[in-house]
Amino acid sequence: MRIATWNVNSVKSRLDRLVEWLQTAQPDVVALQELKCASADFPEMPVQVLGYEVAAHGDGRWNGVALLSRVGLSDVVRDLPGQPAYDGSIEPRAVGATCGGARVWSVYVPNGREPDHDHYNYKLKWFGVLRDTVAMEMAASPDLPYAVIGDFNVAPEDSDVWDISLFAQSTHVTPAERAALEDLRATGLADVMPRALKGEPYTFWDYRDGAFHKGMGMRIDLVYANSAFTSRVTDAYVDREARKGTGPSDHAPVVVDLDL
DNA sequence: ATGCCCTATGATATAGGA
Repeated sequence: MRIATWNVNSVKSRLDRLVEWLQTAQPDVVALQELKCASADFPEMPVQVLGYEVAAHGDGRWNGVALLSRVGLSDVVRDLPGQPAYDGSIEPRAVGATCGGARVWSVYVPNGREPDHDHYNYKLKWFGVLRDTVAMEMAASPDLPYAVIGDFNVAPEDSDVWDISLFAQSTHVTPAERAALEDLRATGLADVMPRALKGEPYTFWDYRDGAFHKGMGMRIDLVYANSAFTSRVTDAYVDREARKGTGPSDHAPVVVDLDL
């Protein structure tokens, strides 16, 4: 089975590239983030004709996540149980489903904006609820291959950003955010590290400053999986090709192959 | 030396991204 996660930065704006990528990469399960459209507006037909079932969860201008699967899609859950609100609303940032013998969550963790911003506390609280959800579900089915994949908006290690000295006052690398990741791993998940291509493990490059061509990237799109999942992994890589050319997302897909 | 982006929206600016 081939499973992938990709922050597409608007599924409608990215539709042509998404369809082309599905045809080329041939993933069985795909987690999408930043749909930037309502569930009802998700362009399902172009994806369905390629054989995928769709579980989309979006409410409009921002956020939005989805799971695509051509190996079954059942027990769909939208939002984390007890997911915290921001500014009075539960944002569409998580969708879970069982696909081809694995339980998978597509997550778009809040950005945090600035360390002293309300959004930062929201981010940490959101991670705590994600951890609780993972612990609960894995306790119910300990032998089920299980993976939380998506845009975590945290670089786990200093080597996951191009120049850590530029992140002194920034989110994405603070001890509290990394501790939240560690708490999540402590439920029994491990970071499935993609092969470094061109010596870089990055999954995101800002549109600004020619960041992609200068190697100014970050690894913030992660695959966190339990041992039933990781023991079956045969390969993992970042599809840098998807960041090239005309009209790319600012994130590249992370692809994982496994014997399942 | 400095700035160089992209998306969606009741839009001709703004918020958000990270």
